[in-house]
Amino acid sequence: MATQTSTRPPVRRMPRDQRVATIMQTAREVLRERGYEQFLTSEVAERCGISEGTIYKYFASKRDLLIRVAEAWFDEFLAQEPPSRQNRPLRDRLFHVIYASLATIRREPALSRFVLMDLRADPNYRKMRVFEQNRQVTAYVMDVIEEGVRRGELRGDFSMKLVRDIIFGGIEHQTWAFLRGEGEFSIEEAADGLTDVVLRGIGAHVHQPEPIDVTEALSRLETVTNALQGELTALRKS
Amino acid sequence: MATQTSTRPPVRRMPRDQRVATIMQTAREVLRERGYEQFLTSEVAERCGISEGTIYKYFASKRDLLIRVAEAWFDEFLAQEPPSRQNRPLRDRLFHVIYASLATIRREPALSRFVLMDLRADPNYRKMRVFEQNRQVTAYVMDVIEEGVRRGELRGDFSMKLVRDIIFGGIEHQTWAFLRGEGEFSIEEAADGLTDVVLRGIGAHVHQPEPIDVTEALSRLETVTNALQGELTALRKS
Amino acid sequence: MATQTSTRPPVRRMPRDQRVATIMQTAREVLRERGYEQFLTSEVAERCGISEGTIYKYFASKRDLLIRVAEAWFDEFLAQEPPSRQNRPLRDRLFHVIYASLATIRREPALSRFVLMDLRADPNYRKMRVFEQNRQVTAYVMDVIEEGVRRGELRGDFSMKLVRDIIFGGIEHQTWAFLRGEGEFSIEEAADGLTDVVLRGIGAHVHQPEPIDVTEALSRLETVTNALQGELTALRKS
Amino acid sequence: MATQTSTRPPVRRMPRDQRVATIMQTAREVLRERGYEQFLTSEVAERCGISEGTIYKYFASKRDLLIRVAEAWFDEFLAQEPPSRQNRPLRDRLFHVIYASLATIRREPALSRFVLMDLRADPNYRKMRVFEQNRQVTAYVMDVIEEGVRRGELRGDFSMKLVRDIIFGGIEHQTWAFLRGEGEFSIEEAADGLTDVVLRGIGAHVHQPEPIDVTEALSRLETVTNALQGELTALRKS
DNA sequence: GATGAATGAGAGTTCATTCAT
DNA sequence: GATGAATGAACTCTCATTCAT
Repeated sequence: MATQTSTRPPVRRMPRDQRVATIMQTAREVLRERGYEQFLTSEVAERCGISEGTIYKYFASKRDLLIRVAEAWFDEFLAQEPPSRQNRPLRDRLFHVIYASLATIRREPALSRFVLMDLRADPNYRKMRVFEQNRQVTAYVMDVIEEGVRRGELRGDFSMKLVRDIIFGGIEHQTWAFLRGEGEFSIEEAADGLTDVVLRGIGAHVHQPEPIDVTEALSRLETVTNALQGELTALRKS
Repeated sequence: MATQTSTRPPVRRMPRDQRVATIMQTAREVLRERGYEQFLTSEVAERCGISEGTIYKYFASKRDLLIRVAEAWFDEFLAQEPPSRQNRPLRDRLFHVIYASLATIRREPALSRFVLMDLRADPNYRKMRVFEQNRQVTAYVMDVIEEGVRRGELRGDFSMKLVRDIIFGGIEHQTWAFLRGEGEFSIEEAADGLTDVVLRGIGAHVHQPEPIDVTEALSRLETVTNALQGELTALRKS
Repeated sequence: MATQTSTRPPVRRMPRDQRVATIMQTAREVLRERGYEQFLTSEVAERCGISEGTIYKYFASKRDLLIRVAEAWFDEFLAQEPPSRQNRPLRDRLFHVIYASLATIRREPALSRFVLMDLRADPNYRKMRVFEQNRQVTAYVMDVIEEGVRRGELRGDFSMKLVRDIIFGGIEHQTWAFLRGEGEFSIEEAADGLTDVVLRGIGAHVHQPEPIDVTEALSRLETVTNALQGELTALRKS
Repeated sequence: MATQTSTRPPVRRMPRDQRVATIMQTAREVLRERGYEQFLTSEVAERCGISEGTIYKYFASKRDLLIRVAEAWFDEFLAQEPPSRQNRPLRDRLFHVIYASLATIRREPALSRFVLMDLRADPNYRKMRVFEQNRQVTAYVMDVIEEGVRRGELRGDFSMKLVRDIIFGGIEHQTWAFLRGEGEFSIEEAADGLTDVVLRGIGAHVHQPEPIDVTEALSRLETVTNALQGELTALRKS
């Protein structure tokens, strides 16, 4: 039972930092393979070739370990050079975050799910570092969009939250669909499509005199035209 | 008149269907209140006033019970009269599904999460009835959009899956943000915004002659029709 | 390992009350033999021939089980006919409680210690049934003493708490000394001695004209007598 | 002047005796604050700024450490000058031990409990130094009492052990009641009361002609002496 | 002399599930 | 049809103690 991954009995006595790193690395693998609910500290220990007690020397609890893993993951994400600084066109900048997010979530779906579904629901979420880290990602997207609005390239009449939800909801949904094996999936294409739809969706010049008026006007026109037609028919018959 | 033999709790001996219905109804409540991970079969039994063993008379396992609950929930959703059949305008039809989905997910977040996150990941997902049911919802959206494409109202150069993911991803993300207490949330407004962004995002002729022209054209038409009406009135009077 | 006490695989499927009784009985034995800190639920289960899970069906926790055991023990104690009602002489009544307490504590030292040292320190102690039960024992002693005071047989100028502490402190200390194997120990003699010392210690008629007066009187007498003696001597010499 | 090589925590390399003293001192504090069952060697190490391993360099086990702490505590107690040597009256001497014991137990309840409840139950207790130390305390009390008996001030028909148990049982019970927050507590008053009850309880001549007789006798004597004095005065005057 | 990484045995507890009645 | 007593495997977490460095 328990098919060992390469990392077997990796010597004994490891300096603290290295041990911590090993455990976190292994925990990430286990999480990736098993998912949150099947994540066992015992499996992490076994794969590391250490006792469970050792894990608890460095991490206060299973959840704490997972949170630390999540933070490290976010750190990696944030460490990626914000590709297109300032001057790059709006689309490039948006595309980049979406692309990076898609790639990250797809690479660590269990971790994503843990952060997105479990951690976020935690009453202390807002006090966690992941909260702050997540904000940074969101903030970047918001910044890009707000700048677009300021420049007149984007419409400002949509709730930022709505836009954020569409972007990240779309990202997550797409990743999960893929993970369930629903067809192939090119991160590039997906990011491209999502960027396009969103940008077009909140693109400028769509501000027209209220769409509602159109509908009402159409209804009225329809009524009027029908009436006219009826009358004309009647007239003709007479 | 004495039908109770003293120390008898609620009821006993219920016809199979009724018993099944009671259990499912209760399971849904428990799921709603506790969430998936805190869902206990013992609590369902207790609230039903039956023993845990009885549940296993009717359901093979806890998961089976929950799947049946999910199916029933989907049935309810699908039973809602597809509000605006055929002739209704594209936007109305899309708005309606989005609105209904948002409302449904928000009403049963734990159930949604169970279906969306747990069930979908099940290797047998594609053989389940929920899979088929989910397809129906998706299919409706697809239909609406494809018709839009056929009519030239929508662009056909986007992956249907992308669109679906944006729509449902947006719906889910928005609901969960709300459930975490991130600000108020009007289903109507959310559905409105989401519909707008999506429709605009995949709408045809968006860069084109400017929608404003439509309004102008309408204005002109209105003017003309009004003029016609005036003439007719004059004609009749004469 | 684990030398089985007679009570081995005592059939399966026992009515609830009987099972609860069996567990409590066994828990008491284990507590008696091992003491509180070595008390293992696993040992209780093993001796009962059941699984540990079964214990947790009936008791919320190890501590809960032990509290219930303590309550039952107190119940037994309180069920003992309050030996000498009303009319019996003061000494008989006091002797009886002391004797019964000594016998009870000696029979279940671990249980006593659990109640006396662990439970009493519990922040919720005052809300527990054992608190109330303990009060009944103490109250009986207090009653006896207060009646003695009313009848003028006992002095009322001692704190009730002091008296209670002497009585129960003496009882406990004596039992524990015995349990450590410090010499033989006759409950009867011990109760007798304790009763005597206490009764004498707070016995009446010590109120006399104030001991100080005696001293003063003595001083005066001494002075006077010395004077007299001197005078008499002088008289004789003359 | 720079004696610290930068990143160096507290101190290092302490002479053996000093290190041992530091550890014991700290252990005592931890025991006082946490109680026996919550006493952690790790906390001692942490507070000392040393590693857990170091503790085991000097002490064979946690229990050994605690025993040494208890011994030191007893040494302190015994070092207190037996206040009232020889000639002091019986009551003073008894009062003094009771007072000192009450004060000591109250100051270190966890330590007391450890000695009184855990150590005393140890099969090796009689071979420990604490046993001998405890005997010294007890012996002092015994001495005082035996001298009282010799002098005829106390009755000799009570078991010394009984007396000892009443005294120390009363002391402990009183302290613990206080520690549980059962009302205020003046060591002085408590010691006073306890001394009184005990002394009276085992005081000599208690069965005798009733103390009242003394008073009466005194009164009579006084009357007689006064009469004599009156006569003498009359005689002298004549 | 001191460290601190590592242990390991096992504690209490949980809960979906079974099955004799 | 219903019960409910019983399970048992598995979980997370604890901490005194050891020993290579």
